Amino acid sequence: MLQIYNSLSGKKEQFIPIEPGKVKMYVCGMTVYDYCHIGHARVLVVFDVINRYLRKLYGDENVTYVRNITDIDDKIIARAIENGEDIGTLTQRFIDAMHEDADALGVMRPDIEPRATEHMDNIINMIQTLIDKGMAYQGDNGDVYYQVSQFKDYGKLSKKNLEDLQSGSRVEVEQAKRDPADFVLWKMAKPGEPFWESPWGQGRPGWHIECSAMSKQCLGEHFDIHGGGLDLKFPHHENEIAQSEGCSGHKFVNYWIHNGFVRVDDEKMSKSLGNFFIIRDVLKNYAPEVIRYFILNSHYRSPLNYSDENLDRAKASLSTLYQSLLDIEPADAPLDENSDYAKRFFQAMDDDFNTPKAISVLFDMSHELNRLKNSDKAQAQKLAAQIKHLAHILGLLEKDPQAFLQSGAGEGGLSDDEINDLIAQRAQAKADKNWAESDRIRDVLVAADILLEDTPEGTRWRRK
RNA sequence: GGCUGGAUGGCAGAAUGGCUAUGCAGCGGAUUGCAAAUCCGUGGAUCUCGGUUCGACUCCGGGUCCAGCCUCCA
Repeated sequence: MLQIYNSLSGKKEQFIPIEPGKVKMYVCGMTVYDYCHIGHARVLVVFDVINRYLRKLYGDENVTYVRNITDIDDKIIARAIENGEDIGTLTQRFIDAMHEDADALGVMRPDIEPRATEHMDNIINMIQTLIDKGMAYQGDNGDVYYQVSQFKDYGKLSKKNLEDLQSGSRVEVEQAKRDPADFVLWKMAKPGEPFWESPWGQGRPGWHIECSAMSKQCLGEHFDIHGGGLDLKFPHHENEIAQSEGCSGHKFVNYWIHNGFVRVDDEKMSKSLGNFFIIRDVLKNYAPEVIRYFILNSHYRSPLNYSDENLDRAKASLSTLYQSLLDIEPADAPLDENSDYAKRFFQAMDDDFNTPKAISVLFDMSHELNRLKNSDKAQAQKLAAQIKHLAHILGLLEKDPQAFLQSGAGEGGLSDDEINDLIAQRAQAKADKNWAESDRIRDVLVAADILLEDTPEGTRWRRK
């Protein structure tokens, strides 16, 4: 039975879908004005695995995964002006880049990927409903605000109350607001800014209302899972609840899932701190699955410390798994869900997506596979197939083992041909029992981060 | 100031009221021309102080330290 830690209640709860057998999940995606960094990679990968696992449990056709794109907001406008670039061109450029990065990381595309600018009617309707219900008002400056005091449950997700918020407020209070905690639903356009027509004048939506409108449109007023990074819990998700429940008058989301931060030197990786690493830069030095392994080797709610050392370690660990799959053709067999390994794997995943524990099962399988390879080829092939099936749920071990182990040719490094050439020379030296020469060649390769393994079938190589 | 969450071996990182996590690194052995890979074996941990208990790393309370949120942020 799947248990999910629900940020709303602060405990693990049994997952029961609203509509039996069907799951609806919405995850806050990117605001597209820059390249995605490793923090974004974590959201992409974590919810990709949750999506994969839900599909495994409920069937592909019974899971609807929505991940939105925010393609209009202040930062986008600012960046477009800064670049002297048209907003549409800017956002499309970074949407394409995001897709490239996500695809590279083996992240499955969501079923629906709504964009804020394509949901303007829904956004405006929702704001109008809130005004009609007396939960929103237009300020003197023309902006429309949500009146937080009208929503009695405000703060239930982030466990904050209005008094605490006000006393700790670090923001300058906008004069037009009736209460400092009120937040903007519709913002008037300044001269030169992009705008949409609305009953309140030309303007654009606030960030929070976009997600309320898009999730309602794609999944309805009440759905199962809403996810995102921990930093969205407040105010973004809190405000979504206020808007959506204020509008519908009933519960918005049953399970809230928040993933932890990526840290650098024990500090949150973020754009404001400037300590972020762009996915595409990291991909120059590390294979995509190494990044996935690195992310999934910690529980999704724990902090994740980014460092080259940790990525190197991830690579070494993943290589060990791949190593066991070398020289073995996995049997053409489906996943045996009754095997002890599969049961342990599913048990781990059922326990709030405990991927580190699930990975440890893969290692146990890998060790048995190594033993089996020399004793029982047929059994080994069956086991290899099982490993691949389970790893697939995590999006790992999807590559050809040899290709993975030999990947990573950096600039200035030896080419595959040069390596094979040196190995041939060394084979001759070995045949001549000229150990000094064969060791010299091996040292040359090691210096270039090429590791050799002599096997009965010949010499094999991989990149460190 | 208010509110969250966390502190596990050299490092990364799970679990658990008494029983091997796992990985990387280390050590011993097998194997190898020597290595590597692999196999077999092995050392090493639960921030601190109290309490509950036959027994706590695990539950409770105090403390210390760390991170996050209260502004945009995945």
